[in-house]
Amino acid sequence: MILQNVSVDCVIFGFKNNKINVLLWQAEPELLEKFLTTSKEYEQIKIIFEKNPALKSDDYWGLIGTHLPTEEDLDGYAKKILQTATGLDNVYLKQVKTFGALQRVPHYRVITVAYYALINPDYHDLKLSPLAKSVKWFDIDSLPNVIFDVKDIIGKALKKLREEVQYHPVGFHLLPEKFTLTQLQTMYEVILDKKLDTRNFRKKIQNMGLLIDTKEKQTNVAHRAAKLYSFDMDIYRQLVEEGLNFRI
Amino acid sequence: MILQNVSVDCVIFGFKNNKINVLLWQAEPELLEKFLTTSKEYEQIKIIFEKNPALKSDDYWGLIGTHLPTEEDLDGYAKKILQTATGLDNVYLKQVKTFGALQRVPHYRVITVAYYALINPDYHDLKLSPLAKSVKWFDIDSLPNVIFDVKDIIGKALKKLREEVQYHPVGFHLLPEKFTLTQLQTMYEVILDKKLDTRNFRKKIQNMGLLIDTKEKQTNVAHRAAKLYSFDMDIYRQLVEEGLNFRI
DNA sequence: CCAAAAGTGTTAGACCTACACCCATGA
DNA sequence: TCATGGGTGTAGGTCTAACACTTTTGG
Repeated sequence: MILQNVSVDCVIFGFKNNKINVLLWQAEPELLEKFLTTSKEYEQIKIIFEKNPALKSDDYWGLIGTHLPTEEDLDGYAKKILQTATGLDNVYLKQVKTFGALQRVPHYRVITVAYYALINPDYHDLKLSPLAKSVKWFDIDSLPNVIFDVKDIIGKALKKLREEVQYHPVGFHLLPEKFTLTQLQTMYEVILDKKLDTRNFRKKIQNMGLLIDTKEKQTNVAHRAAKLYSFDMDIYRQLVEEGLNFRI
Repeated sequence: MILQNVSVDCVIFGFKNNKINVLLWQAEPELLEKFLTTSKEYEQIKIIFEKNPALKSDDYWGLIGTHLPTEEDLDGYAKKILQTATGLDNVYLKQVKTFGALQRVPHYRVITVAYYALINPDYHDLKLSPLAKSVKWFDIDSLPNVIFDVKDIIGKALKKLREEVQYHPVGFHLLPEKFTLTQLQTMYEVILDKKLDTRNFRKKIQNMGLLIDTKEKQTNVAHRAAKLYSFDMDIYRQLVEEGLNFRI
């Protein structure tokens, strides 16, 4: 059984080509149709799909999420959605807020609890949901057409990420296990949408004691090879515990 | 019509006797009973009240809130709840998060969208809901027994307030229109739960340009009368706009 | 004149910002 | 040897933290 009026959506952020990306999907109309007509609990919800042609169109994309099952814990279910889409456990996942404006989904009343997740897109293959035609990363600055208030939800999630990143060393989740300081800096620049001073950035980040020098270097780069760092999970957890601040 | 599985609860904070207080209520069992049995849409929800005797007991208190009507906007409805309880419009109101653990309300599945509000308790009389036996302020450090996961909700709201207060000049909402710097400082000390240095506090707060000297003073105090200040709404709004930081 | 809270400045250290050049690598 | 990005230190200004005494008022 599902809660007819509650859905859970995940804004999945990844860092690709030095841009923040979001994972969006499109349904396969026939499969969706079939699913909706054969599933009793989606009977009433069918109207959303009938009345909103964008949902079946190639031009519109949506967030990954579904209605909340009665027997699922809210946070736990967000995790499951993520697991299903990315194959990943142990992802950084945070509730953004709940969207409950009256006409946010035309012709049907749903409130949507939005979460955001941070993952490193290089690490895992995307899994197509059985109902999906495609799943795709989009640069946050050139989003496609999106259904409903998805743009608003992504915007709020991004805002939350920007706040969060200033006080928690959250950004690490977006990078590969071993990364260069330049990558780290670029990530912060992209998230915060401002240039940072390289020398000051390095001083600050290194003073946190969060970085482990892996003693490795980049290879096959046409310039001086950068050192690779990983980050110290224990100190990370300790810092999170203490509710540090981390203004860059 | 109401959404059977969605409720909206307000954690209403006030500042009384140099303590943070929360507004809680108790239902009048007979009236509640009658309401539930005569109201069709609460038919299914009755089970919550039947299976949870604490709801009818004198010893247990709850947050102010109800199920979300189908035709009500989420944020708007939180405002209405507040209006009904306190008679106040234009209250500082912020969504905290949505609680959706499985057994948070025994024998029924509800997710609760929690808001917190800041008001100055001296300014308005509490209005009893028609179903209420009593409504009362409780010092946050000596809460009574509360139903369900209300303690958790209050805790999370308080945490959010503590975060919020460090980056937005939010605390003003808790004070009377004209206040002394000592009152302001005490408020911050209580919210942040730590002592602040008076001289440093005054320097900092006065440098923000947010305070208006009303040229008035306390009267009838057995010590040097303190200046009364009010705060400059225009600058306040401007600062909020700019997303300032306000670490005390 | 006493009790009680209001009000006020300075200094040392920490932190932040701005800024420019040499280094290592592969092509 | 060139192009590309990696890597480094210092000085000036701002912000923060610590700290103690005098003033005003009513009783």
